[in-house]
Amino acid sequence: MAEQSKDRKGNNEGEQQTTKSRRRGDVLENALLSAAWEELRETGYSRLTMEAVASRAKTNKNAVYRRWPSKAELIVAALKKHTPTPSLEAPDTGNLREDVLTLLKRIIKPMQMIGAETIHGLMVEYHGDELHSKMTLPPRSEDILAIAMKNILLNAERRGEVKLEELPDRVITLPVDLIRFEVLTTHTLLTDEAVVEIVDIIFLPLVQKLNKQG
Amino acid sequence: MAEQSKDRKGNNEGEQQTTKSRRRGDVLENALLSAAWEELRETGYSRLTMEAVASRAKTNKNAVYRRWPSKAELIVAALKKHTPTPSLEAPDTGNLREDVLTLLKRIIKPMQMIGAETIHGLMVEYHGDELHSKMTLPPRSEDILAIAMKNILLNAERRGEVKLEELPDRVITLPVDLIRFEVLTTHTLLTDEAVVEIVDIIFLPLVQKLNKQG
DNA sequence: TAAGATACAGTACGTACCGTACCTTAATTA
DNA sequence: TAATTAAGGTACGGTACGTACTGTATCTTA
Repeated sequence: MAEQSKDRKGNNEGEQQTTKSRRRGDVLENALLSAAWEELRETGYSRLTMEAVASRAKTNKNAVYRRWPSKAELIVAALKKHTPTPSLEAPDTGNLREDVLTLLKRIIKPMQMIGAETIHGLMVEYHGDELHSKMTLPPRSEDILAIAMKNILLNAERRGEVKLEELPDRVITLPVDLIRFEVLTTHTLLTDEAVVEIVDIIFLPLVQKLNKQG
Repeated sequence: MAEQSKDRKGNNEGEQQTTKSRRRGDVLENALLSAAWEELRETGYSRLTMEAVASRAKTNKNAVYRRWPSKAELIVAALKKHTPTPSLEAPDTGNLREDVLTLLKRIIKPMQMIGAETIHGLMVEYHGDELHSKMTLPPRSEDILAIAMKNILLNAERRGEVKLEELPDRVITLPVDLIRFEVLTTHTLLTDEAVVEIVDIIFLPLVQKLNKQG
């Protein structure tokens, strides 16, 4: 984002803006992203307007369009800045169940913060664009969450808990896919209990079954 | 939809409209729904406008707004009219695998016809409204596809293929949920092979496993 | 069959938001 | 200090929304 901010003093230290001076560069950019984030939380994606974001940031649309060409890209930038990026390192607690639960619980938080409406809205706006592939899931083999799951399973295999070659990609991504589905289609919050259910009554039994029969 | 058409001659017989007379009631309504359907296919949900629908139906927005208060409700009505409603009767081929495959293949077609962009668009527009629950999935126990799956499994239980009480709702809806997820997140078409995969490497192994351990 | 009600066709309007263009001026850089 | 950059401010043309108001074809009913 913000290709313009290449060579600029990152003067972010002036938190309290007493002088009525003109904000520039990163300061203004952060103000815009914060405004976008707040607008998103208060009015939701579909009702959020570029004008409202600009005016909340006490500037005008130019400052927004100079940086992001569309609402979708603005919001993606705001999400990157204002939602935690969970670590996708394999937890390695020495136990497959715990490892998977740990990963899933980690990734739930940012998903909840973003929310279904925003995800749906982004999917719609990207449709038809060349940007479409940025929102649509990549092939399972390239999906970063699939890779994280695979790393966990590699550790489990090292411990003799699973035989990885018996597990099709579809099974490996199953817990993650179910959580994504749940976030997209349920209006109630995704609880830790639901995550435990997915692992205990679907993923682990399936992994055990495939290990035996393989 | 169309609360106004309570007591009216359903004069749908005049297919070929030679007289330049004024269309009314169901004739006009069908013309509007067809126009909406065609616009949807040609321009997609997000770019479809009420004005374009009206003008394609050779009338004006009033005729549209008189019947459907929003684009979302218009489109839902158009989908009801122009996509097949698959039978949700349990197939009962005498074999669990075939029954499930038959059901899933049946429900795929209308999902494909509707398409991900429209579903996402509808989800966005319904958000915040009281209509939200119409688009969001109901609790598993009330989901019509879950009930269809349950009927299939009841037949299988009668044949001794499964023990239904061992199967949590989450498992029963699993194939259907995965298909819904696939339609929502994949841009490529959902193939019959993917359906077979879901059944053969996820659902059936899981059902077998839960039967044994239960 | 005439009177009355209905709802379609046509038009126009105010509003909202889009994305862009232009100008002035503050801040940064050379 | 001069030149350059990017901010703030404003205004514009364009699209689509949703509503209101006209006149009239059609249906209903008495």
